[in-house]
Amino acid sequence: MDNKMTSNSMTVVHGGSEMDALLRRQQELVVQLRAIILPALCDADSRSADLAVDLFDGVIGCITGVISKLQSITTAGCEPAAILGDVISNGAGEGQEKKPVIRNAGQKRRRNNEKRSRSLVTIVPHYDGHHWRKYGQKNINGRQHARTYYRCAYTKRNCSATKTIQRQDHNGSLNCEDETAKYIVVYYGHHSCRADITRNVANIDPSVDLIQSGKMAGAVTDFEKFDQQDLDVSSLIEVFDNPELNWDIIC
DNA sequence: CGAATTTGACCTAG
DNA sequence: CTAGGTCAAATTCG
Repeated sequence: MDNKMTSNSMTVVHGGSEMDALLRRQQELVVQLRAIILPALCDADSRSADLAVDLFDGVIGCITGVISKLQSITTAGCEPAAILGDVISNGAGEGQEKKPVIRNAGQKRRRNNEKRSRSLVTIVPHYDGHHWRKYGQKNINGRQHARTYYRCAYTKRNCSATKTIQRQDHNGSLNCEDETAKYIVVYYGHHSCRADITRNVANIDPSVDLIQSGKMAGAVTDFEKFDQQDLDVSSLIEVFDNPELNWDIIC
């Protein structure tokens, strides 16, 4: 009886981690597909670009949700989910049933996790269809790389979306990390600016609004300085086509 | 010269 | 008290 239970949970765990790997691969591919498509769309039709951002966000959100569910299943069975803990999560996931946070409006405070929308791992952390402005950088305990804090550049439009980018630590002493560096991007809040952008985009230089120039990459700090040329499709395809390059599972 | 980034100080949750 | 998130003055960039 116990054996049956054990083998069942093992099946769940193993299947779960495989599925998780596939889902994350899928998520990463979608992210990168977005990075390819959005710049092109911005040139051609910014309304479509805006819609595409929505759609991509939706797809990524769905994948994240599934990963999260999967994670909770595997957590029940074994530990591996803990490995994912700080990598992939969403607002409902992560088992963060902490006490409700009492807040004083308008004051600086630690971010409320309930605001977290989703996180993902990508090698193109800046190309997500939004214009971000860096507002801080912090060395995080036990991390090899500083975490950088961005908020939507359209704060004047009451957009409160923020994100953090943390370059993933490199365990061990492998080199060649620069080309395959991954970043953990965590998004908080929602873009309330998008409607405005859509409405006004015809009057605004698209290079200001969406991905378009190196500037869109916004605050590029210790990350590679992405230029438009750097995001050239062929090089991204190279990345896709190289199975050994970067698609190893985080855990 | 205006916009964006850097960076140290400040604030708060735990 | 510590760690993480934000502010804001100073600096850099286009």
